[in-house]
Amino acid sequence: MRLECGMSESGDSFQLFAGVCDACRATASKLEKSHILATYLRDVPRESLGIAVRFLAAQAFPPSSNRTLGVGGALVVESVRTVLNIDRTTLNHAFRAAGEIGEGISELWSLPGTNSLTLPLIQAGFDRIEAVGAQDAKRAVVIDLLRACSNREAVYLLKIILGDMRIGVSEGMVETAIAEAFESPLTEVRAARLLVGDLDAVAALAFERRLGEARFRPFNPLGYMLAQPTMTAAGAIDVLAKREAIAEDKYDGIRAQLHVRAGRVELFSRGSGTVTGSFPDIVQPLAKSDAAFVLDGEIVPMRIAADGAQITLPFSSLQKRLGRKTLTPRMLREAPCVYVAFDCLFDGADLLIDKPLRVRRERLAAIAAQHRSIVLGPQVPITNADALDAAFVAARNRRNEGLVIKQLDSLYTPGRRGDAWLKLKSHLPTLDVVVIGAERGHGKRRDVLSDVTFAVRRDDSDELVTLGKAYSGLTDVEIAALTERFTKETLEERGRYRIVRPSVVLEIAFDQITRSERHNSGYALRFPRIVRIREDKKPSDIDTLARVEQIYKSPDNLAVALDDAPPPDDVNQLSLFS
DNA sequence: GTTGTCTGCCCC
DNA sequence: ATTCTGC
DNA sequence: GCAGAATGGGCAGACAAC
Repeated sequence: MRLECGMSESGDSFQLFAGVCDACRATASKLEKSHILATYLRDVPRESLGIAVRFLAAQAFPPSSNRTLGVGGALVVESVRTVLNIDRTTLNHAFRAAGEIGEGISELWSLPGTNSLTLPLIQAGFDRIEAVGAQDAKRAVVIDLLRACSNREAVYLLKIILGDMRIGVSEGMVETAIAEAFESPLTEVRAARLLVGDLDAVAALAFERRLGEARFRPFNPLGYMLAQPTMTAAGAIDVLAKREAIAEDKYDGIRAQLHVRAGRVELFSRGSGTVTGSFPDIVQPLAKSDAAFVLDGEIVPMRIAADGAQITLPFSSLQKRLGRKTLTPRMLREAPCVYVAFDCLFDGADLLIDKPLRVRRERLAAIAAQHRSIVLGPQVPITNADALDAAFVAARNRRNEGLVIKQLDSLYTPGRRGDAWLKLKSHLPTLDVVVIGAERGHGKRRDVLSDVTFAVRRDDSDELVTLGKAYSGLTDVEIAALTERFTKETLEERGRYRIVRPSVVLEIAFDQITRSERHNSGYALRFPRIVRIREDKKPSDIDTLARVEQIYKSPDNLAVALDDAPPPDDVNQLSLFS
């Protein structure tokens, strides 16, 4: 391997880091990327190793630290404009051509750089960006850093700030490289990461050949076990192949790990940050507990009737709490949340992930019995397809998405999507829509019109009203063909957006329909995806707004709360403050 | 003071 | 979240 | 089978425009 990085590179120079990234970018081979990274990591000074692995994964801070830069595209663009003293149009053009901001500045960057930036210096800059609150101050720090950057340094500085490397290296590749660099089995590196969380901690252990000593401790979130989707009950039964299993509801909430020990309580969401502050109704009743445990479960907005019956509220009511600075008693009353626990990962001093589910459930039941904000969901044994169907209907009646089916003898395998957990969701009907607008994508899709805006017809008229945008579901070949067609059928260009002649009919699947101001139909789709191009249909054959409204109001659309709700005062005596 | 828009940041 | 693609 | 890349809607908060 050859790295063009100048002569007097010390192991922690940022120029060297940029060179390594470029070398990875230049090859598609994962093995080669690993070699390049491993060679680099072996020579990075010990005190900079943590920063190196973090930056390679485009992380400015350890993910579990809950620290963020608070710098995004706009602020970066303004900083670049100041440093290069160029107009917005030129910049935008470069970004569009490159498909991203980071690589886009490369062709404009003429500064030689001071050849003095090191990994710790960049990290110190990030610390400062976080510490100074105001946007102006953040921008000043970014500008300072940029002025010291050479061309490639600037590119990768921006990529780290924006949190996206796009060189075929992410956390998984970095783990592979750590394993290779320090001659440890990849499985051991992965296992250690699940236990200790952040990459820098894993790298430190690997460096010292102490991966085997990685131990789980509460308040370091474990990885999450994921469920494999299945389309039908019969299919799920087949997969189970007579192994003992239970089904529980699949909730539309926030997957979270609840860590409790010695009066400290944290709720970790899947992004590894904490959402503790948003859910005092869950956390406060636990604050006096002297127990130590870690549970897996879901934060769910829920009404619990006096008889214990559970009705889940729409996800939007939960979302209103996130990121809020102050929560009013009224908000807590109108969208009460509970923690529906479904697994116990740690209890007392015992890590339980290598115990079968039936054992973990016993420990969970004992813990839940003692804490009123920890709720257990209904759980039924699954022996045949009929039992599964019945459970599914019951789950839907509780306003939940469907079921998760779990083998009782399975272990908790974080980060893997295996057969041990299966998810079975119901599906709303699909819609046939027509494309009326298209845009170029980013990155490798920068030259194709991959991003389409689609519409349905307002009833009894020819008017088309937009319902959403979609991108996924089409193959590269299909996108290429559509790009050609949209180019020919462009009616008008409005900046990056082009209005196209309504001609392409798509079948769109989605999870929910919500009311929305974003699109002029007054509705939007949650998780829209393209099922197929309906070559057999003409624009006159598409669905109407009335059809959208009909699906919106159907009982299967979980975005809408049931309106026969009891008054808020009667709700969740269990989980309200006393 | 109110309304509208942009931005970052979460979640799904 | 989902989906496709290359290894 | 895994990892990576590309993309959706929607929220609160900050700030600009009125």
